[in-house]
Amino acid sequence: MSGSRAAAKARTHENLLDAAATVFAERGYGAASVEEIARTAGVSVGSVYAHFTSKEKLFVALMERRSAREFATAQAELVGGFEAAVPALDRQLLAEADSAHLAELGAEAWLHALRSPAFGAELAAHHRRVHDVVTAMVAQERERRGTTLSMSDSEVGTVATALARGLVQYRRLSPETVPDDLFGRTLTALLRGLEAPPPPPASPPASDRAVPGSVDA
Amino acid sequence: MSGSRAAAKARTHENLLDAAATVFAERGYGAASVEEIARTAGVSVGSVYAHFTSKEKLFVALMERRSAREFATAQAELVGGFEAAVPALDRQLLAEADSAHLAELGAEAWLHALRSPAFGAELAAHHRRVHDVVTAMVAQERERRGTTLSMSDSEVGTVATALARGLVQYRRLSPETVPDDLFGRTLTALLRGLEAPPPPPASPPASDRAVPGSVDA
DNA sequence: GTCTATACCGGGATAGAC
DNA sequence: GTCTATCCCGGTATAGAC
Repeated sequence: MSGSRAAAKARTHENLLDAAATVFAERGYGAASVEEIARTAGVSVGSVYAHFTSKEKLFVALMERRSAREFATAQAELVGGFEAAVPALDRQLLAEADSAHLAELGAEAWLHALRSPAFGAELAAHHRRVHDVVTAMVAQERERRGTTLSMSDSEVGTVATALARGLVQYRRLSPETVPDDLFGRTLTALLRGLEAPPPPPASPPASDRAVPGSVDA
Repeated sequence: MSGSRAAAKARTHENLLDAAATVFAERGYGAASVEEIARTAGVSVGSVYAHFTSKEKLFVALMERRSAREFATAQAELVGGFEAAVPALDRQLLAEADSAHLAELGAEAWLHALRSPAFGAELAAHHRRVHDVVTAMVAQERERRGTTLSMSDSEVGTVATALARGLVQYRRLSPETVPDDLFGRTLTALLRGLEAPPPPPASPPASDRAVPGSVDA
């Protein structure tokens, strides 16, 4: 029946994306070959081009699937509020850093975004969506505590996502330098430091810049 | 005279590394061609192979020069202590994020390190050297303040370097999301949050938390 | 939609003259 | 050490049968 044919097609489609994830991650975009992707997926080169018009389109399709999954994960983890989310965030960071391919694909995506303006806009939009979710969690936690932070919610969101990215990369290269719970401990300490009222300018014109209740973004 | 010949050779050598930086950054390691590197440097392909035995060796040589410069910069900026270093760190982060090629080369280096164990060991060693300098600065600042931190100096160093890396990448893709002084403000707040003594489990003397959940470190 | 076969091109690396 | 010319392989993409 046509249903099984459609299912077979969809299966090949997913297999190709899985194979592309493996090969792009292991070889890098430029050095990855369509032939190896086809072989990994168990199909021929011709089949790849029946599903994707070019190597670049295949890469972009893979990245879109990856972004969708990443966003879904982020949303699912942050609904419970900050304190509940901290262990989940630590686990998520470990999963990405210790995965065989996730961190590499992230770097490949970033590099490709810098080289292809169209894809760059897509990746920036994805970052913004994730960032908005993180920012909302920060705002929620700030309101729950009933305090003000010397940094906007949006800025805290940027710092948190950037830190996660950096820690993943360091841990991937030198796992022993990034303890399992370093991310969560840092976020906790950072919130405490932002929450504490700035030290009163004792004698000199200190470089304190804390503005309680600063703007959002 | 032989001196001028040696100087010419050295000039070509440096030109090749500069050209390699440009082309590897713009195309990526896999897609970069030795022919384009030669053309950018104003020499022939044959000359490239007279200086470097392979494309990969050329890449590694470029990365070694880059590591050496990065380490020298890090050392120079951190000798003055934390407070003096904060603006310099912000400037350095902006320079890397807004440079045409530095951030890309960093990502290419990281990816190559994951794919080549020998180079991976080299890059990890470089990270460790930079990390040691940062950690020393953290220790110095901690001692200057005469306080204790709820995180080891080394961990703070890891967090600081990872955060810098992440912020560079976010700013390169979406400059408006990373203010010029975000890195320095975050470091300052983080130290403040780490410095604050963890709330005693029994009854906090001066701390007023209207919410049952306590912050763990 | 999947296969085999192939057109077509570009890149890494080398040879040998100067 | 630098050049030109070339070898040779492997890659993207397509054609056409089933």
